[in-house]
Amino acid sequence: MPRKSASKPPADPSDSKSARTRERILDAAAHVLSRKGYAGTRLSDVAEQAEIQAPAIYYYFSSREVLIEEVMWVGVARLCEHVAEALDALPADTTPMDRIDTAVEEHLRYQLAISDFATAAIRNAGQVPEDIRTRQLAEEGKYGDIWRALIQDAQKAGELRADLEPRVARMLVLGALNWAAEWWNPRQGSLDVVVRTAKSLVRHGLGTPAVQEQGGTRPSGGSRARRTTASTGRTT
Amino acid sequence: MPRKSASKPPADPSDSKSARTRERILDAAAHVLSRKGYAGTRLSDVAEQAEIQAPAIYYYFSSREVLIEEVMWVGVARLCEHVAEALDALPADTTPMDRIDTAVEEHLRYQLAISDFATAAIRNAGQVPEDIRTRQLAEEGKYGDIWRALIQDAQKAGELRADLEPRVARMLVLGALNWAAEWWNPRQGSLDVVVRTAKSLVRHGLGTPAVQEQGGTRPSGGSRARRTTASTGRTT
DNA sequence: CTCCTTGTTTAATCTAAATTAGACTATAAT
DNA sequence: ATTATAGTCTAATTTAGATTAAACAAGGAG
Repeated sequence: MPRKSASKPPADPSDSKSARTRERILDAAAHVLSRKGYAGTRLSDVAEQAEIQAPAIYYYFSSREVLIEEVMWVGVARLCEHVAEALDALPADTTPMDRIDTAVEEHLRYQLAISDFATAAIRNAGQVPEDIRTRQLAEEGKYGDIWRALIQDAQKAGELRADLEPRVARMLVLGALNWAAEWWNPRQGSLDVVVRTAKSLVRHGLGTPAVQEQGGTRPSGGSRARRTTASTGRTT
Repeated sequence: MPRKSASKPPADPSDSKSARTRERILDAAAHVLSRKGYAGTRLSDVAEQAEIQAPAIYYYFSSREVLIEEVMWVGVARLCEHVAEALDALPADTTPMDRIDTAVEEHLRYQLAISDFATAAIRNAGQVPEDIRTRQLAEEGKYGDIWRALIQDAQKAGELRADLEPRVARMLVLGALNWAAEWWNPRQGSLDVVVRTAKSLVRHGLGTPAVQEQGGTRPSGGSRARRTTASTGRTT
């Protein structure tokens, strides 16, 4: 493994040829994993995609499993981070339902257009062996917390229809988004249409009729908004 | 392989020891495949579940792939059949949105509580190798047609919100349902709650506000209902 | 110029499964 | 009884990949 290199060339933090090759392998693995699935991901494919020979992977990762696990971890972590940042960037008085809108949009865009890592993590969550899965659950839990809070805030604000079981509603919505990776293909329909339809579906699916006026990307300010930075309590 | 057996014991259609063993293997394969995924499905596991030795499988199926493909095919075909029958059983004047409600309920119940085959087919649709996948698409297309028709009928009846792209809305709804297999566990929440929440989410997510009154399982008769046995035209 | 370290390669191993061979058992028709 | 056939088993055989071994290139340090 790349040592602390007490006396070598770049000797710097994150760049260096070494770091870049490692990234290349990780990217390649995400690419392959997101398409071929856990089972179908051969190290030789990853190597080809990364333009190296398969054994070189072992210079950076101790095993196939470790490599795949890192890809999956990165996938959820980044998605989580991406959505969290988008939510933080919203004005403080944004309505809970508008916040959900934003989460829907960012989740879809990040997963479908930006990151193979997110797709890899999502599509293989259920295919991976026990041990990896267990550790994944922790990270996925963090992402789930974001959504739990979103839903709970909507509920507190009276924007969530009463006949919905919050936990189930949350999982169904996430399912609709996650499954998009299974069918969406850039060549047969624009991402914008997917995002627009998903936002509408979710807003009307979750919200009380009163909350269903809304316009463009910028949420309509004012009204009976609520803040809530991140309610931690489990909703169910 | 089991011949036409021109002179053997039961000599009957579908029963016979042979037929039953074959079923047992198929069931076992569905069981394993629905849990472990395409990659994780070892013939030795299937054999164990079916209480035979692995090589015996080859007496009935020419290869692992053929076995798995049959499981997947049966999965979609039966789900399709199940939902179609439920829809056919509805009174002729059932509202399009009520028909969708029924489809949501039957899809979920069949997938989650009744058939490992359906779960196997759905969860592995994207993991399976190219050739199997291609053939699967045909069968999945038939199921998609049912939903295409459901949505289209709702649209014609003016029950579908206008800002939804029908094809995308359909896939998002199916995604929400399909993904349920990834998270639902009988021990942590009743299926009834899942069904109820899903129906509400879908009805309000897809429907115009006017269509959103509705009661129990028996659809409310009358109103501006429409029939439509099965509009074949592609919606998009 | 020679040596050491970091990356990387090619040429083995090793192993888990799938698949095949060939033997074995039960049953029923002759 | 004898034998043919369906159905199943145990003992190989094969193969695709993961993993390891060992050699090799580049570049700075002495």
